[in-house]
Amino acid sequence: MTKHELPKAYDFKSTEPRIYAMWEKGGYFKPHNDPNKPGFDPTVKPFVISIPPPNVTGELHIGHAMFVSVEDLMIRYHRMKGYSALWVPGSDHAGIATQLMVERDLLKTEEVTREELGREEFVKRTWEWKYKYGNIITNQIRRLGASCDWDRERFTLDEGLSRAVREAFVRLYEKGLIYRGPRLINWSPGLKTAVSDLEVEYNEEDATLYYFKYKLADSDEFIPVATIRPETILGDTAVAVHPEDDRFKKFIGKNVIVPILGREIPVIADHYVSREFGTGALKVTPGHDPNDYLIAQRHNLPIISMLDVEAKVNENGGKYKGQDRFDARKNLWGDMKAAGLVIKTEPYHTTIPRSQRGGEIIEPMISTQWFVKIESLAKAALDAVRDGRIKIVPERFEKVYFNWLENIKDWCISRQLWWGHRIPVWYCPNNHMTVTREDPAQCAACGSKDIHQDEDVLDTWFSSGLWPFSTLGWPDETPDLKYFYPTSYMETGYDILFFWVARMIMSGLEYTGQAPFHTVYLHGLVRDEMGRKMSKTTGNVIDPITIMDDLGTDALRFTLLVGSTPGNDTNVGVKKVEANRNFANKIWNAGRFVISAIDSLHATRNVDAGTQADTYTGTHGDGTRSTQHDSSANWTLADSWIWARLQQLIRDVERQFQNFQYGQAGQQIYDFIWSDFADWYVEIAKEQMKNDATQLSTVGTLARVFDIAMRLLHPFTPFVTEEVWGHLREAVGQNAILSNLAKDWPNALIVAKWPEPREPEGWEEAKIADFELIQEIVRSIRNLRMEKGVAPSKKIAASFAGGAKTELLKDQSRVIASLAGLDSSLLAIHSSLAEKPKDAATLVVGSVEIYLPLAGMVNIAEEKSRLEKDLKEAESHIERLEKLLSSDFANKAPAALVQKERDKLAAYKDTAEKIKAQLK
RNA sequence: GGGCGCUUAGCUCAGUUGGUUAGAGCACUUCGUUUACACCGAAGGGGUCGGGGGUUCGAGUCCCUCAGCGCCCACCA
Repeated sequence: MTKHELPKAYDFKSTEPRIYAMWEKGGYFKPHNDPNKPGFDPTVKPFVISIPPPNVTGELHIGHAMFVSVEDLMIRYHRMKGYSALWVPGSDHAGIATQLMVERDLLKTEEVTREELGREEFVKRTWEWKYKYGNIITNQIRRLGASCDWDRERFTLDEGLSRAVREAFVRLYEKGLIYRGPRLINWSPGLKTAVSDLEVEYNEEDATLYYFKYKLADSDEFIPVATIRPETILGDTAVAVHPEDDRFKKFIGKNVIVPILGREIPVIADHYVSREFGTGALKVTPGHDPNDYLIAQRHNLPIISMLDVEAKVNENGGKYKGQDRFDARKNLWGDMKAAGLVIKTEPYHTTIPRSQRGGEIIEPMISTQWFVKIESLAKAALDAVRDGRIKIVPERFEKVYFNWLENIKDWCISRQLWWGHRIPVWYCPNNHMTVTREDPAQCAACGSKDIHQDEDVLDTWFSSGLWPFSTLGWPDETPDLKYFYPTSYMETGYDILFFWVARMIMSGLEYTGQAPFHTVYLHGLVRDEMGRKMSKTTGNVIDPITIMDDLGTDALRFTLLVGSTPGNDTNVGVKKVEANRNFANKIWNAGRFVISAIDSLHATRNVDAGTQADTYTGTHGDGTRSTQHDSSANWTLADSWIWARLQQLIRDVERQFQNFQYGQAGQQIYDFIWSDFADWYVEIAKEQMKNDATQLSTVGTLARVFDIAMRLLHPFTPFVTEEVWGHLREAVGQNAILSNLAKDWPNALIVAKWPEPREPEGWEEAKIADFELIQEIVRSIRNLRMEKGVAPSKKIAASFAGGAKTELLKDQSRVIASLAGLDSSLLAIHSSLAEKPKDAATLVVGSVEIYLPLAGMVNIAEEKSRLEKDLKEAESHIERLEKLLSSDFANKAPAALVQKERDKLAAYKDTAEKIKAQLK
């Protein structure tokens, strides 16, 4: 028989890669019920999560660690529960981000621009980049313990997914839900592409408000106008005033002269203009302002674009042509000043639109782009959440979701980029458009062979919107799609609720007729320990890789999972992770103790064979009990208590999981393992194991409770639990007496059965209450010893006396005695009833009196004042409870609750009486 | 301008249908190196749950209101 020698400290560094390789090699990440394999059972329930695909060129940050932790927990839990669990991994081509990265790299290493390289070559280089670096992020996700089915890994630009994108586009086009045309869109001059409304961020910034004169064409009068962007004067096509504004009424219908350019434009009346705001008159630049664009449509004004794709002034800007927008602003203003058209400038605080990507100021521009008519899609997506087909956790985000979809505008899906899904539209010289699923050889309308494809690519989110079903084979009716779709949970950060989640819902409903998932779980953002957003410039980034190197993956995962609440941001500091590294070590050592207990059991029994039952049949492998607690005469109070607590824990954890309260669940498991199991049960077990009568049941209980605790904890901290459980399994399996216990245990914890909650058995509550009394007694004895400064090594006898509860102590005297022997803060305790010894300190806990002969240390006066203090406390409780029980509480509160308070009152009264007797 | 969140121990945070004397980690004080663990154990100190009002037998929890902080959405030059 091999003894199990395990190192004192948990070595996560060597364990984690080994365990992950074992899982992957063992095929545990694959759904156990696979529709592509023989023996498939369609009645087995699947549980499916599509990973939020990280950017293929990205590197792991704490946000990834967060979603991987949560999703892996969800997957592992359902896998253990018997679902055919599938977590589909993959990555996103991330159009703009990737293109920028490759562009920057090319410029640095080869000093060549993307334009110089040409489209075809650039795309080729980007693919090379993808092959070279694309697995960095997925390997980092592996390090987090992600139990994804890597054989099903997908990439948004894969052939299959590209086909899905194409199918989706063509379908929408055929339904008339996609159109192309010139519209005012958000233009990013640096990236030289259109971006969607969502990709524009509005920041409060300091700016300047420029006041100037719009001179009348036929008089010397002028209309004062203010603007933040004077250069847009070059594109003005009207000046608008409020129709009832007495100051400007007289000018309506007349013309004013555009400064410097000298064009004449009309003065129009529109209710949009606010009389109170600014000068009360508004310059109208329909080509570069969304409001002005609407005004222009109402008044049939011409629309002038005065900027090119790089936001330089174009030919419509007269002498300013070729100047950058900000240079033009300065120069034009200077010229206007010289011409006496300037009134004043003043500092102004306003919202400036900036590109989410590049950070530069977005310019509204007229441009021909592709759009999705969103109204019908949005309506369907709204309904799916309204009628409960999709539930959002936490619920408050449903309101946010509704609000966004109710006010949504058509989605600009074309981007002037090279890296992405090219728009599947071909043009011929006759201006026909051919939109087909397969690349056409000729124009569908006129047959012209002289066709060329649209230069633009699709918004990245167009393809990621298809992710839940495109990754399963859509548009083909694959076995995967049939079985695994719709998926189960969509877990992601609330920051991409609109970008991604809403679009997946719209797409899923539109293309598959089904909601792509039934639950949306949103986690919060991870911030630093001071609640600040992590950013490279602030230097407060917590790198998950470093954390995993230093403290282990389990510690990181547990930190992210516990102490955070759905939808709320969470602050993470290294201190917290350290605490959880300690927890991993605690688990390891508790496991070591259990294993050594098992090994020692074997050794002892061999010597003493025959005097005891030599097999242990206390339980089934999944933690269900085959024998009644009470029939096992050898069970001590502590055994019963820890078992009852465990059952309680299983019930609580199950409830928390159903309510998505993962943090709470984790916290409770932590408390159980550390406080109940390690601090109390293990310490008691040490003593119980010395006794032949209790050794077997104690070791059995240690093994069973620890086994189940590891199962509960596994979704949180998969590595350490897998590792230590593996050792446990081996130890139990090799043990002649206990091996029966592990006969149903699988080869790895990852696929072990989840402990199912059972209805509380009648005895549980009472045993817990009894043990809590013992704990209280022990604590007060320890407390007294501390107070008296009794050396921890000094053993003292104790006697107990008291009322009905004393029976408990009599029965469980061995528990007390056991504590006495080994606990440094406790002492030898004789549990026999006794008269109060001379020169003893007295404690009253509940109805129990405890005498501690502390010869020489007991000071009568001190003793008296301590007892008086205790009495005072008891009396204050009595007063409070009597008041409570004489109030309406007694009539209106639930009977059980009232009874509980009555019991408490009785106990305090008893305590008070006992103390009074002592004081006499 | 709308909407949402947060405000609980020195710090970072839990606290799910309202129900004991409000919890954890870290930090702090005292004691301890007992053969699972010093990445440890024991005993402590520390909170009028942001302010005010209300509903209720009972409020950290529900309602109203005020204040501070943060976030999201929104076309006021």
